[in-house]
Amino acid sequence: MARGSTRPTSRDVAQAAGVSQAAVSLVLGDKWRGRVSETTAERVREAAQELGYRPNLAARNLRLGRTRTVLLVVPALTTEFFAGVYTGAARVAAEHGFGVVLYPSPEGIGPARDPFGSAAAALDGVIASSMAADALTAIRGDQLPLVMLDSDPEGSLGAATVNLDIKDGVRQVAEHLLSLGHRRFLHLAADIPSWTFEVRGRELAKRLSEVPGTDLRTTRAPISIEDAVAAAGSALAAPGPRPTALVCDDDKLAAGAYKAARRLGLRIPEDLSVTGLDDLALAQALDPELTTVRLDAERFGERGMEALLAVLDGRTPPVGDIPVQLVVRGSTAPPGSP
Amino acid sequence: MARGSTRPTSRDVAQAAGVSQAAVSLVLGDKWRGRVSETTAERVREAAQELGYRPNLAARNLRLGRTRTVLLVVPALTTEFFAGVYTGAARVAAEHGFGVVLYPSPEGIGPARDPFGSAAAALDGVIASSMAADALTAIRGDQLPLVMLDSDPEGSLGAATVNLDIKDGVRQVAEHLLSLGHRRFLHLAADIPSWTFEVRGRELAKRLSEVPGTDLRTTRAPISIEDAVAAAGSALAAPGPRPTALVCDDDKLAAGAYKAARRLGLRIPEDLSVTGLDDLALAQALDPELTTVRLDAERFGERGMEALLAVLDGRTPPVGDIPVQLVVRGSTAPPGSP
DNA sequence: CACACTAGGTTTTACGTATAACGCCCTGTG
DNA sequence: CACAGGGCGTTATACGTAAAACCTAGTGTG
Repeated sequence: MARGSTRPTSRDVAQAAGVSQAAVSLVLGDKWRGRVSETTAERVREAAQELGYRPNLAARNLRLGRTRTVLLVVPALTTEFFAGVYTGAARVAAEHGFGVVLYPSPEGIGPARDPFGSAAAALDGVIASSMAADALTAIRGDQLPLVMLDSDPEGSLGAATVNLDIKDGVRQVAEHLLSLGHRRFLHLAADIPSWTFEVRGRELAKRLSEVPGTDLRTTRAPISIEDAVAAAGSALAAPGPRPTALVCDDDKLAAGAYKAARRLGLRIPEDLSVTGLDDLALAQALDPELTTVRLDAERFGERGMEALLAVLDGRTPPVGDIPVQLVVRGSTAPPGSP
Repeated sequence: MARGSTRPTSRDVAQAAGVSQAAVSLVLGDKWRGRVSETTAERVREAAQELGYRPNLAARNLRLGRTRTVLLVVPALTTEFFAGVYTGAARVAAEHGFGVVLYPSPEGIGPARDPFGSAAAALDGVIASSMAADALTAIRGDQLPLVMLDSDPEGSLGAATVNLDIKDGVRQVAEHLLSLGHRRFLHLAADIPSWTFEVRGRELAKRLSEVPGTDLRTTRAPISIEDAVAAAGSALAAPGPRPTALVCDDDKLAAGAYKAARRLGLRIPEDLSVTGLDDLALAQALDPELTTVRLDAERFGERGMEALLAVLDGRTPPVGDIPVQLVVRGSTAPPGSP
């Protein structure tokens, strides 16, 4: 809102072009064929250009009863992963004339602010990561069309879900390590109450339980490098035979594990194989480079947006998980290498 | 928009409570003291609760002519740095009843979409990083109140600016390395046309030019680990005496430099001291841990929002750069250590 | 007792847009 | 020539809210 001079409205444009406000709306809304002559339309467009006219979105949204804006609720902004999700979602949205607004579930921003309070934008729908736990209750309150990312397909109360094939990723990791000969595993689990992490633990345990002679221990840490160092450090220093393979729920945890291993004088991969999950840029910055599971974040975001558009249209959202792929790098080797 | 049954309006609440719509607006807007009796007010609140009433934001925004929403334009989402900026800005905003919407300057999202197109939220103001170059032209177009982050105070056309004291950070780095005895420097510069990076190069060159016998070379790379590996690799392998200190514009570039150094068989810090700038989590994940300059991203965001609120109020924004601090870790040592 | 004043509301209006409903003139046709 | 119909617009209305202007009964005051 510029001080003093208020922004031009469609009425101002109409006056400048010598037509009615309705004509302006028709021309600028591209609905004028057969209703307004080409010359008049051109005059309107020129006047709009001249005045620097921008439609008032609040008025348009009120009139149309929809905003063509959706909210993407993410657990935090610190990961490339959700940056990718946003990028994919925004691309698909743009193709359909929609915009995407980000809502990072606040860690310390305020007292459990809800995304739909007076301050947030008016919305047509929501895409939410199941990790953004604190925002979820607020979301349930409004009955906006909702798509959940990485959420339990069973327990999501009818909301459409879009998932990465995390189970398959974990299976690929397990298969890789088993085939290298590992039998003693440590699982460095993310200490976040979210389906996508619970699945990792369950699936790993399930697969390993099928192989006789395997041992699996678990330790938990919040997803931060520091916490991971502490958790991995004490778990690796625990009495009993040391694990030869460390499966981390996430690349950041793996980075912490590297540090913990260094402090204990353990070499990677000779003394300890480590795997991650995400394939962040970080994975290739580590030494040795991290064997991890690549998640196609952009595809994930695209599918989420496609699902939401389907819901908004009253169509059935597409089904099927998004494939993931193991990327083998230098952090894994047979146990007891030289 | 729930299918079938439309959302309750203030009129529905009024009817349920047996009062007029105006009374509902007064009560829920907290402007009823001396206008509505306590008992009636309570009845209204109950009815609103009962019906699950949520004010229509589009209508409110239209009526009030403002949205209490500001846009934060960031260059990308992949860094913790801007996550911190957002967090700080959102906290201050929330204290004043404002919301913050993120606009990541699109890399591949669409054909130069502008943040103010039909799809974006209606806005009261904008905070923009000078790094988000592609979005800046669009921003100039609208005459929304604007605060620039990390931008040239001279050339910003009267828009308020809020800056980190990057110059001082670079000086601290230079002082640290000089006092360790380094004289041959390589500057790994971010290949981004932004004031905040230009300043780094200028200030480093300026300080070193004051010390006789110093040598400074520069190589450029986009801020990605891979590009940094290539740039640092070829610069370090160039003929002539090898630099003993590598000053990186950014922690990510430093991570790439680590990799390049490893490939060349250079030890850090014995053969090469490396510094970064940002103090990302990455800095402590590297081995050895990275000497870098800590930027207080949250404080930066807070100050940006405070400045914008001042502008919106017609007040003068606060001045003064935000201090930064060198954090010395294991990646720097005197040249030619054992 | 005339009058102002207050408490406790209600009626009305405006915000800027999109669009349904309504002209009006001109031309072609039976 | 009456009249249908297309071309080119205009007028009127509604979206949901906030708040200004208005109303009415009761109370205190001179």
